[in-house]
This record gives sequence, C-alpha cells and structure tokens, in this order.
Amino acid sequence: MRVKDEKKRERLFDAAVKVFSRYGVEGSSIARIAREAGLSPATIYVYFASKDEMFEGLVLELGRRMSAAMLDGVEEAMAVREALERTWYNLVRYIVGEFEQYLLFELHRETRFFDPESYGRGRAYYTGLFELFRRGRADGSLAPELSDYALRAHLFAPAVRLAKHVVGGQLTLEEARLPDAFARCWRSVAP
Amino acid sequence: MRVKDEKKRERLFDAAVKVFSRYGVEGSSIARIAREAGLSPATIYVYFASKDEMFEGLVLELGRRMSAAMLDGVEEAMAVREALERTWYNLVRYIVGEFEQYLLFELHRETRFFDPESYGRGRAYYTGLFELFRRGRADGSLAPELSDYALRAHLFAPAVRLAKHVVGGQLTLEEARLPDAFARCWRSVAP
Amino acid sequence: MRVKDEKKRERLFDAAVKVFSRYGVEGSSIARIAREAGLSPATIYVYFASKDEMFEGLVLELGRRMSAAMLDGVEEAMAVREALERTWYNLVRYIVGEFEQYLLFELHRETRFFDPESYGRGRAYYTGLFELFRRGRADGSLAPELSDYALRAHLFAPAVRLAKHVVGGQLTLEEARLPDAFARCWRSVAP
Amino acid sequence: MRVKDEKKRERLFDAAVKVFSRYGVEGSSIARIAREAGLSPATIYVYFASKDEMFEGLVLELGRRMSAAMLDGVEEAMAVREALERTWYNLVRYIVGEFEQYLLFELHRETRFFDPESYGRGRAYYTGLFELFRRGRADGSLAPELSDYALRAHLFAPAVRLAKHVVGGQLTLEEARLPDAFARCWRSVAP
DNA sequence: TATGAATGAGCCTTCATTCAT
DNA sequence: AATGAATGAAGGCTCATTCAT
Repeated sequence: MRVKDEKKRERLFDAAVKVFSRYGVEGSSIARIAREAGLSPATIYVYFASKDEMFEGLVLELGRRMSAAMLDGVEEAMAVREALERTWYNLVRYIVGEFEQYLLFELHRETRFFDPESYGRGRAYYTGLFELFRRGRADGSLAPELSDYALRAHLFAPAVRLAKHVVGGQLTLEEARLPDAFARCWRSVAP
Repeated sequence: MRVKDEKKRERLFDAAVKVFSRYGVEGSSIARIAREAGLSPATIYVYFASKDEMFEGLVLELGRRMSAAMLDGVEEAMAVREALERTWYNLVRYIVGEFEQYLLFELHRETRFFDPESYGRGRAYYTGLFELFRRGRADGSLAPELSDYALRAHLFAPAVRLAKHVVGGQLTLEEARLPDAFARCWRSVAP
Repeated sequence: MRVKDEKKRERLFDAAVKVFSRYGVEGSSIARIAREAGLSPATIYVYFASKDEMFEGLVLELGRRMSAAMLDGVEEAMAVREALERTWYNLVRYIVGEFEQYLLFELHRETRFFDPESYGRGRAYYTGLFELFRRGRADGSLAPELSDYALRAHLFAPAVRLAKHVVGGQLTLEEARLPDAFARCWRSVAP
Repeated sequence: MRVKDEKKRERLFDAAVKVFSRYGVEGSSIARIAREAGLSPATIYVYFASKDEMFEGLVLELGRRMSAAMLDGVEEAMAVREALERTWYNLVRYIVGEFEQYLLFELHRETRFFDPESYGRGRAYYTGLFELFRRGRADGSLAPELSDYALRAHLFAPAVRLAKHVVGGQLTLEEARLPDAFARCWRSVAP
C-alpha cells in the first residue's frame, strides 16, 4: 500500500514537471498531467489540494534538488574558491542536465518576483552558498564590499546564461570551457 | 467612418505589457487586458488577429525598444570600453525603469528557447552590440577567444541580475554601485 | 446614383444567395456576404434593416423567380395537361439550373413549416398552378377528389427529387427521361 | 465513481433532435440543447466530443431508426407490391409520428448533398428498399427501365410530401386516404 | 450614401474541482 | 484510495449591429 502510494506520488511529480515545463503552469491542465502520470484527474486531488498547491510543492522540491545539486561534493574542509568552483560547475551541469526542471524553477521565481513571502522562502535554498560567501569575505578571498546578491550576480549569472546557451545549441560544453569561464567570474569578485 | 484612435492602440499596448508581465501569457485573459485598457474585449480584435499574434507583436516592439535603449548615446567614435560601459548602464536603467517590459521580453525568450526561427529573430536586436564585440576583439580590449555569447554572458548577465535585485528591493541603485560593478564585469572579459 | 444603387442591391442579392445557400443562414455572417458583394458590412444596413429581414426579402424574391420560371411559356389557351407538362419541365430545369436558389428557398419553407403566416405567404407562389388544377378538375383531366396539396404532391414531388438527383450526380438529365417521367406522374393524378 | 446515466443520454438525444430540427444546426446552441435536456452545457461534452460530432451521431442513429421503421413488418415471403405498400405506410406514419426526427435527418441530407462520402453512407439506409426494387423489376411488377433513384422518387416522394402536409395541418390523415394515394404512386411505377 | 471602428451578447469549448460510487 | 461523471466558471473569439465621420 505504502509503496504503491509513493510510486504514484513520484509518477505524479515527474509528470507534472514534464508537463508544466513544457506548457507553462496555466497552459497545463490537470487532465494532461493525469494522463501523463497514468492516473485519473480526480486521483490527483488525493495527493494535492489544488493545482496551485501542487505547483508550489513542486517548486519547493525543485529548489531542494537544485540546492543539493549545487552543493554536491562540497566539503567543509575545502578552500572557498575550490568549493565555489565546484558549485559553479555543478550548477552548469544541473541546468544542462535537468533543463526542464531548472526552467520551471526559474519561471516561478520570475513570476513571483514581487511576492516577499515567496522570495523569503527562496532564500533558504542559498544558505549553503551564502555561508561560503561569508567565509570568503572573512578570509580575504572575496571582495568584502560585495553583498550576497552582488556576489551571486557576478559569480553565477554568467554560469546560468552559458548553460542556457549550451542547452539552446548556441554553444557546446567545450566551447564554454568551464575552468576558464569560472576563472573569469572569479576574477570579477576578487577583492 | 470612425477613425482609429492612436491613443487607444497605445493604451492597449501598455495594458497588455502590464497584464502579460504580471500573469504570463496563458494566465492573462483578453478580458483582463481589455478591462485594463478600458476597452471592450471585442475591440482588441480590431487591432490584433489573436491573442498569440498580439503577444508576438508586443515582443517585437519591446525588442526594438530595448535595443534602442541600450545603444542610446553610443557613438561610432567612442572607445569600445566606453561604448560598452554606456550600453551596460543603459541596460540596467532600462530594466529598472521599464521592468514590466523587460520581464515580458525575457519571458518570451525563455519560453521560445528552442524555437530557432524565433531565436534568429531575437539575434537582430543585438547586432549593434555584437559589432562592438568585434571591434573590441580587434583592438585588443576584449579577450579574442570569447564568442559573442560568452561575452554577453560575462558582461551583461550580472547587470541583468543586479537590476532585478534593485527592482525586487533587495538592492538599491547606490548599493549596486554601477561603475564598480561594470568594472568587475569588464575585468572578466579582458584578454 | 440610382443606377449605382440598383447595381449594389443586385450584387448584394447575388452574394447573399450564394453565401446563404452555401453555409446556411446562421452559418453566414454579414461580413462574409459583404465581402462577397465587395461592400462594407455597414453598407448592408443601408439596404436591409437586419439579417433576418434580408433573408426574408431574399426568399420572397426567390419565390417570385421560381413561380415565374415554372409558369414560363404557359398560355391561357393551352390544355391543362400541356400547361402542367410545361410547368413540370420548367421546374426541373429551374432546380437544376439554379440549385442554390432552390435549396435556399426550400430550406426556408422547411424551417418555417409551422409558421402559418409564412406558410400563407408561400401559397401565393402557387396561385397560377392551383388555377390549372381547378381547370383540370373541371374539365375532367384530373381526379376531382384530389386537393391542391395532393395534386402537387403526386405531380411535382417526384420532379423535385429527380432534379435533385441530377444535381447530385446520381442521374443525368437523359436518364431522367423527362417526358416519360412526367407521363408517369400524370398517370398518378388521372381520374 | 459515478456511473453514466442512460436516462441522461436519452434526454440529451431527444433534446438535441428537438432543438436541431427547430433551429437548424448552426442556429442551435449547445447551451439551448443543454437547457432543454436539463443538463449543464459542459456535461454534453461527456457524451459527445463536439457539436458537429453530436450532430453526425444523431443523424446516424436517426437513419437507423427510420430505416428500421420503414421495413417494420416486411417479410421475405411478401409480394413486392405488398411489401412496398407496407413500407410506404410505414414511412408516412414515421414522418407524422416523429416529424422532428425526420426533418433533422432530411436537413442533414440536403445540406450534405454534394459530399459523396456522406451520400454513400446514406445509401446504406436504403439497401432493404433497393432489394425490393430489384425483386420487383425481376418479377415484372415494376417498370424495369426505372433506376433505384427514379423508383424512389416516383413512389416515395409524394408520400413524404403528403405526410408533411398532414403534419403542417393542411391535410388530415383521412383526407390523405393512404391506400388510394399509394395506389396512385404504384400506378406511376408500373411497367 | 458609405464605411471602418467599436461593442454587447453570445458561442463552443476547456478546465479545475466536486460528486457519487 | 481511486475514479469516471458532472458542472460552474471562465476563456478566446465571432458576429450582428451601431457609431461617428
């Protein structure tokens, strides 16, 4: 019984990500998601109270996944630069590998830009990252005058854009030459 | 016969940008846009053949505007760095000043990421910029191994993100300290 | 001025018959009729008060035309059989030659079957025919016990159906062998 | 789960026939049919994929019914004339008894006159009848030179028209004097 | 007179959600 | 728990008609 439920929930999750990211939230009908998951539309309401709640739950989960993906392999003992370089590569690979999920997540963030509650919840995903920033500022490897937001902008915004170009086919991963690209970003946040 | 009211067209444009950028394309109803513009829903169809065509027309116009805004004040005689710095500030100011328009434009680009025709049309907006890149590589002020896409990513992606944080209230324009921020971006694309 | 008006009215008439008979009354938009006639939709309202009135006017005119076509070449002096034979052929040729008009007329009659006022108006088209029936009953060439309706049914209903089959391509005019076909109908109304 | 209510389907069928036959296909709105059936408009789409499909489905069923009604009580052993006389009466009674259904069926046939596919499908309803024609030609009771279409025109077209006049109130069933009327039709197809 | 602009009303259809089994 | 049936609300769009020139 329990196993079956979990499987269904997972199937539902995957189907929702797939459909939402393909057609947008408003463009995706519960019926389509249900069909994709091999369920009846009514069954979805056993697991989620509403379409919006499903979407919110999805995004929450996506945030967790992305956050975890970025910090994968990062250890306490690493130097700040080494750790950030690792998250940088992780992010690029996550976007390239799970583009649908990433786009869905980003779409959500852009859409709710002005909603402070949602924004605050979003911050949680970056605590690990921000901790690295704190350490970097403390040990002199990062410019102390740059805020978390500024650091993230300088370090990671180019990564996101490069990754998107890889997905869009305008660049290949080799052309992106990750270490050099990271080095350039790093240069822009040095003290 | 009654004559087409130019004011009406403009009201419609503004209303559509506002509503589309707030709720997304699928999430925006013709009725809502009409209400926002103070028109009857049917009247919209005097100006646009369909909702999709309206959206496409809007985005085309927005692209023109953004492109023009970025190149405002840029002269042939300027040094590459000076010119790019100007476009950089222009972009930040455009995003901050016309955030709805920018968001709508970006929404379109993200959504049609994989549509090559749409992508090609999008490139047209950046020819002025890419010409500057060419000159910069030629005169040694830009790293010659960086492609147009890479240059844009390193130089402008942080600008976009910083501007968004200003709009979102996480940063003020002063905190963003534009010249320093630009200098950091510039550093990341130096040879 | 006058000439121009008449031409427009005629163009409008022809366009309306064409469009109505092709798409049905409800399926035909004023805009389409206007386009077909090379006019603006608004101009139609100079000539007709409403779509329904236009349709009614059309049907009236069509009734007149069909009535005149049926009686074409019929003379007072003719024997009843000769006269009816003539109207019989005339009817077949009218349906085959002006099928669109005929269908439109018939459609109207079927649709308003229960409307007595409309039905009464329709009777007017047949006064010439019914006069022939009266003479035929009087001179013994037609069965006196058959009412106008019955006579029309036995004599003309087969003609209509045969004509339709010619139009539909299931019969050619030769196969229909008009004189024999009429003779058979005639046989069925003999005393 | 809730189970499909067979009563509902029937109510829908009757309502659709009623409304379609009164206002035509284009003139009938889904909302009106739903109201007539005591359902929500959306419920109609549980039973039919679209308005057009509903109409086609209806007509198919109507054709089956009319066909069955005409051949009711006809036996292999009957003489051709006896069998045809029976179908003749059956047809008149069907039209008088189920006028709405008949009108709708006819409406469809007239409207799709030129569509061969639809026409072919329509022929299926008459195979039983045409088989009687074949036998009649073979045993010398019907004029051998008359095609199926011609026979049907001479025999049945008057029946249809008489029945319509009964429905319209211009004739009563007695006035129509069925046996005499049939005898007249029969006379017109004799060899 | 003639007409493009404008619109209220309505249409077909979809959809998120609830119901009943 | 699971689901097909049912539906109120809404959506995009069309259209007959009127307006204003």
